[in-house]
Amino acid sequence: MIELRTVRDNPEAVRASQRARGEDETLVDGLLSADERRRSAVSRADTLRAEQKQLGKQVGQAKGDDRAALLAKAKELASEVKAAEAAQAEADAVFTVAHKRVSNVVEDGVPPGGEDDYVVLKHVGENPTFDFEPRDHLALGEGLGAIDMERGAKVSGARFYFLTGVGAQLQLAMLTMAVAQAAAAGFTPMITPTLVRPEIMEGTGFLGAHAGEVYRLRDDDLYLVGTSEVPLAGYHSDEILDLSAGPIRYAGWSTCYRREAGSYGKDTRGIIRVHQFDKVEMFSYCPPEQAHEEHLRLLAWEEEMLAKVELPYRVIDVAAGDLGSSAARKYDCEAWLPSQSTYREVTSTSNCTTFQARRLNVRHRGADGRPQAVATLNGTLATTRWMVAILENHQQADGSVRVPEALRPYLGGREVLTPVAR
RNA sequence: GGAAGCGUGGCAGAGCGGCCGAAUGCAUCCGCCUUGAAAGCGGACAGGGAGCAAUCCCUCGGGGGUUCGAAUCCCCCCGCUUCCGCCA
Repeated sequence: MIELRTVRDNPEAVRASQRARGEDETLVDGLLSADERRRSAVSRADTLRAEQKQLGKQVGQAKGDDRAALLAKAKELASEVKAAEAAQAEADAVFTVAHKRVSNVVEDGVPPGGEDDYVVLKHVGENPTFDFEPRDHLALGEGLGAIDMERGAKVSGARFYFLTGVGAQLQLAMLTMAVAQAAAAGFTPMITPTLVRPEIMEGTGFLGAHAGEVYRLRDDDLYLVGTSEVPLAGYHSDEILDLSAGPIRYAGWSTCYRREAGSYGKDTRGIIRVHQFDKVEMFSYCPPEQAHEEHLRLLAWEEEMLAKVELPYRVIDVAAGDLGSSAARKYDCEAWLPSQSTYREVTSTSNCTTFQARRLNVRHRGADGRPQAVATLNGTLATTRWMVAILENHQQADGSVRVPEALRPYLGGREVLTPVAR
């Protein structure tokens, strides 16, 4: 939820943000009028409740006829209070709906427009050239005995896979390296639940426009998370944090589940787009005034990981219309995929400012000592999809794959992965 | 899965229908005292909302109910503890 004060003080800025996202700017006016109605309903109910309290005390002390008279009066007042409270509850509900419909206010400088209107901030590394016909990650993975899509489909259906042998080891190595980097940078490593309660999923904003992406277990009223951002954001819900020593940072390792509804026919080959994958995610709780610089730090840590696995990539500044409702700004790193001659997202870091924290009620004490919403930020450190880029960019003519140096210690020193006879 | 008990402020813990947003202790903070500290003494000390302020309203795990009035009685849910059963 966005900060109400911003909407009251500067509705035009919120409208402009809504326009940049391509969302309905009149939602802002709806929110303002719902806010006004709610406030007047609250104050009416407050006044009546105060009267009722006074009267109640008198009833408690009175005797005999006085008491009977007061009781009659109190009964009357009680029904008025009830009515006022019902009105307040309704105004509250209307207000909350209106509040949740307004997306986060985008940061200054976010490119306007939709999915294709991103701005490329920089390119890093050289795209490899091959003096042979490069294979795609699946051909390579099958050759190495690393990926088994067929049996994935047999056991679980389309977009499921087994990582086998060196494939399983490669993923473990990569994610372990990610956790090691994060821990060295001061993150607390976390292995999180992957099933969460509705209010946590709600609070992180994943039940909005993207609700169809989320697996739900109806029998148990739980959701499967699409990222450990969800449990990590919920971790401190309803808490007041001490951020006086700087941001609180977690590196969450979890399996992630996505329904991939509406992506029929897209990326059907290999493990680029799958229903289940593993990911190490950075998550930061930070004072709002430090969120911008924290965001840049998260991006830097992502780039550090990409450098370790020696991938060529570019960084894009995602356009307003492609941000998701929680994010005020989002940077994606996209690695080069030789098989597709294009860049594909391998990391994504969002600054959610106080949007998520308001829903989840995560606060810290500000300069004045009063609790205020914190900012939350997240960013990818490594995912299963990274293996696609690693295999393809480091492939050699014989179908073997060179292991980036930084990764070797996590693979028992192996320098190259070689095809297996099948 | 069955049974019993419990959930109150940072912590411990009283309160069991009105005088309770809540005793007391510990912790914390601010003064005094002290060369400094401890001890001692005095004071402050839950969160949210409205208001310039005085002050007012809401919150005793969450939701609903009974009542003129609920931390206190009833129902549902969540969580914790213990015992029994079952099982990786």
